[in-house]
Amino acid sequence: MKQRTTLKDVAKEAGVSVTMASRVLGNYGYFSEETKSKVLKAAEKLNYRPNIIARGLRVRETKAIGVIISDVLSFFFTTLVRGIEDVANQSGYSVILCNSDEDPKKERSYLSALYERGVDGLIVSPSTGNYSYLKKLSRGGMPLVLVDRKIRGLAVPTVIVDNEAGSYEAVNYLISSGHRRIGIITGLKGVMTSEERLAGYKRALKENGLPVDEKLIKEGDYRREKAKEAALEFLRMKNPPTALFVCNEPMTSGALLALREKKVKIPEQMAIIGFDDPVWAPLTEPALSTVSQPSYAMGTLACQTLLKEIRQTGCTKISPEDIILKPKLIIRESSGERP
Amino acid sequence: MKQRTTLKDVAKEAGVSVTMASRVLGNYGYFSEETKSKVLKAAEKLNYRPNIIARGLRVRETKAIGVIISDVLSFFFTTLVRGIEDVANQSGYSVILCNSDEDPKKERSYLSALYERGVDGLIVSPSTGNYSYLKKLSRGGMPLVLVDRKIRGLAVPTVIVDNEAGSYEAVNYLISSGHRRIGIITGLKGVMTSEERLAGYKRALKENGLPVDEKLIKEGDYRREKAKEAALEFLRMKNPPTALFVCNEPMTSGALLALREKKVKIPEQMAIIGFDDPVWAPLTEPALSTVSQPSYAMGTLACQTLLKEIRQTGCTKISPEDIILKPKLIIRESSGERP
DNA sequence: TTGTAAGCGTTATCAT
DNA sequence: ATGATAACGCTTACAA
Repeated sequence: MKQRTTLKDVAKEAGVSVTMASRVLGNYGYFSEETKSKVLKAAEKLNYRPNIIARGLRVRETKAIGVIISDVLSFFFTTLVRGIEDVANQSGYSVILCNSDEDPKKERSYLSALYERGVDGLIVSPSTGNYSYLKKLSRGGMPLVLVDRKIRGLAVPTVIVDNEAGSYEAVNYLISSGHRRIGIITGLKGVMTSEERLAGYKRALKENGLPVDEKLIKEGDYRREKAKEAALEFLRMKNPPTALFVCNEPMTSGALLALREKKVKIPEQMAIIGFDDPVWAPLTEPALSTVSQPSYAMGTLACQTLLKEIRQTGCTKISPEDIILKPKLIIRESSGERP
Repeated sequence: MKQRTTLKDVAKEAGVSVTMASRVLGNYGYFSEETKSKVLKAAEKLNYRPNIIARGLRVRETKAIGVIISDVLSFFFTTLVRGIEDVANQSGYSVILCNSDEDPKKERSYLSALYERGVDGLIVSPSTGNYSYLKKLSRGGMPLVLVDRKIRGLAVPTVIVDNEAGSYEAVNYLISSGHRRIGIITGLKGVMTSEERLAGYKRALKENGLPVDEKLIKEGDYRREKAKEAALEFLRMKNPPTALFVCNEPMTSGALLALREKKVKIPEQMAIIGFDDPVWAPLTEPALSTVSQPSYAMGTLACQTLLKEIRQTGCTKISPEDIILKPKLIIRESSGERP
């Protein structure tokens, strides 16, 4: 790349020292009106743009934050990322985005890369497996905010949703609509949200005096394919469930695909509620009932929290509190009518 | 943030000079086996990680690329971005993502920010209005690849799809199914893809001897809301079209929402084909026919091309060729059956 | 008010 | 094979 204009060039053009040029452009310290105008004119003329990398080296900040999520392709994370970026960019921070695909190795390598890049902070939706490295980073002073998923024993601000409650509400709705055999396709094993959503399912059953039938619990991995398989398996059962609760959006699309393939009538033969409320939920036939997470708000909150953390580094930290948002059950048509 | 371990620390620990430590860790130049093992041991012990910002200052590269698109929230760009990131990260580059929202001011400010950040290259899906600045950047030596949208007079590699052909094929299909009045909701005015998709629509009409009726052309802005309005307007016409061609995914969801609200039977009362093939296309009722763009491949290609450009900087450049991919018409149910 | 010089963490040059 | 030393572009004591 062609030689950029540097402060030195500006200083020379203006006939002042590099220091003075820096002062004027950075607008700090003392300088005369005359110097100011000379420097500004020179900067303008040479089309000077500061090199924030060089500045960063000096002041030890990069004005960049790293974001690690499992996959931008899923609606929840896309929206979350958009929220993060909007806040970050408004405050002059750039966002470096990484997809871990739930792979701890990939996640680990991104964490290292972001650390080497000297990001000022990190927003992570942790997969399973790098807890100790995350702890090390955090203790080492790296501002860190977790989002969507909490890590026990890691005292950093965490923005989550009350998964258990969301799940409970959905399943409870199905039960109150008369369903007695409700299947669930769970998320990736070992991930907090999966466990919580499953827990809400179980609690709803129990509180309504229904048995927890292990055959009605199929393990998914938060991806579409496996969920489609799981749905097909449900359909092959001699005594299939009459309703399905699916724990995230990609899996819900998989389940819907399976039902459609098998020409299962929704909600008559199979009612369904999915976690996450993508734009397309009102467009399926029948329109999909969902548990909606405030994903954009989660992004903005996470980023605001991170920026606070970054400003606070060095200060004595108050022990961080989790920010827990409420998901919302949105009843459309796929869940069937209440009798 | 706590003091990071630097090369100096490693050198001291190993009892060698900083230079030697750098040589071993960077694996260049000469060093003895003994030095090597001492340095490696020290680095390991102190948990040394290079500071790529500092390195970047010295070698004038940041191993980061900037990506500016209009909005990650739309399926096409989400997938494109995923393609870019996969390639970039495999090659050790980080991706800085920015959403311009089709706003030239925002785009401009991101371009500046990325330049100041010293990114090694840029992948841009340009909105309208910063052509001259982009040209300046490119002429100034910034490796640049355009994606999805071409800029006339800017000779940089561009990865696009044959929009005109995709559009032509879709509209032609509708005509051959017996439709004579076909409405179109176009994209944002001034954007290349909008014009090309409209051109394909017009050509299909003309080649089939049908008139181009301006009342059947409604201007959208690539967003959902305005497209929904446009669809409603179509429905209010005394002589509404019998088929609709909608020029991107968010707008298609808007149109579908409108049709559903008004309980319009698809495809009987209104056939519809949308540009872009999101995951949810097979899930609507009836399943949505679409023009599918290879968005992931566009992302990987764009990034591969950019990396090539980056490696070539300085060399005499061969004049770049556009990479033009073919969109694919996917017929499902919403387009109606051929008679 | 202004300028000199040191330093941020690397790598490249040049002696040794 | 090794190590001073300078340089990358910027900020910031400190001195003038």
